[in-house]
Amino acid sequence: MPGRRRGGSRNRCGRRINRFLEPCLLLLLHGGESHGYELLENLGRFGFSENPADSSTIYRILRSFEERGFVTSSWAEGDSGPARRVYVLSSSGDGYLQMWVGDLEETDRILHRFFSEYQNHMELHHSNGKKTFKGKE
Amino acid sequence: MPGRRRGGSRNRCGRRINRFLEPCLLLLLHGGESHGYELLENLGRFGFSENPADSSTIYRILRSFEERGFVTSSWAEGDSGPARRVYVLSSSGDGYLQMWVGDLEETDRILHRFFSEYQNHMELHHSNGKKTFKGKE
DNA sequence: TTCATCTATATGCAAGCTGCACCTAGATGA
DNA sequence: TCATCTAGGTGCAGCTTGCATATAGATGAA
Repeated sequence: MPGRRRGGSRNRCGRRINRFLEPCLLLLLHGGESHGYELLENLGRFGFSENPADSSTIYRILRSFEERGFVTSSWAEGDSGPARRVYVLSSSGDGYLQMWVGDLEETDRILHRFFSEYQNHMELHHSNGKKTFKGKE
Repeated sequence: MPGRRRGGSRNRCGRRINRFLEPCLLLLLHGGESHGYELLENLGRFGFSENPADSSTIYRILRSFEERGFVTSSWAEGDSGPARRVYVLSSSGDGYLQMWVGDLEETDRILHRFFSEYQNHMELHHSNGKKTFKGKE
């Protein structure tokens, strides 16, 4: 299937949690100030090694963090290379991280509710002589 | 915050797994033929009671399932009310459900990898005399 | 010096998902 | 007759995301 067009969630059949990069970046920033390019590299910790994150998404999220008051930024010269925009998490951003953690825990509950329904269903399905289970009638 | 505009993921700070309704509908259909309106009601099992699913999304997904060969449909008269479009899962659709299950398991791993990073970080953070942990330097 | 490459940040665009508003229409009962 | 319920559907717009591309300083090799 060539010509994958553009945009969308072309990868796999649709995994991924909405805006999952946000909590990952917040957690990295909770560990200390950093800039976009460095954050991009450190995302590997969260399993973004295979299927890495797109840099444009990261830079956009960081700017939106700043607009919403979750971080402050300033330009800084590094030991080498071009100047970097360095981000520092604010206490408001810390609160936003806490919110995200609670949110992901809820996502986890939803996920496990699905697994539980799935396993429960499959057990009934198999103990009913295959393919005939309807759950009604 | 009034004037919530339209569209988007206005609820909470962004929970939700992309296209999560798909595996839920597939699992329900694996339990036997059904129609949109009935599926909508049965989604409560997956935690869609509070924050219920939108019917338009469901009908659209069902049509897309048919386009992709995961279900077949036919009109049927019920005991009461208007005619219904009844969907039956195909073996291809069953395979798609299996794919989704594997995919959600991967999502679960990613999620727990985050929780693990979070807890690990917070332990270090607290044992380092608060606010000074940088994870580097 | 020139040029490729790396580091670093950023914008434009289009595809895809989703919820809200709205529409159609048969069935049902007051 | 008319409101309401059941059932299915469309249009639209907001939002997220990945790809392509642009910019520009730093670095090192030819």
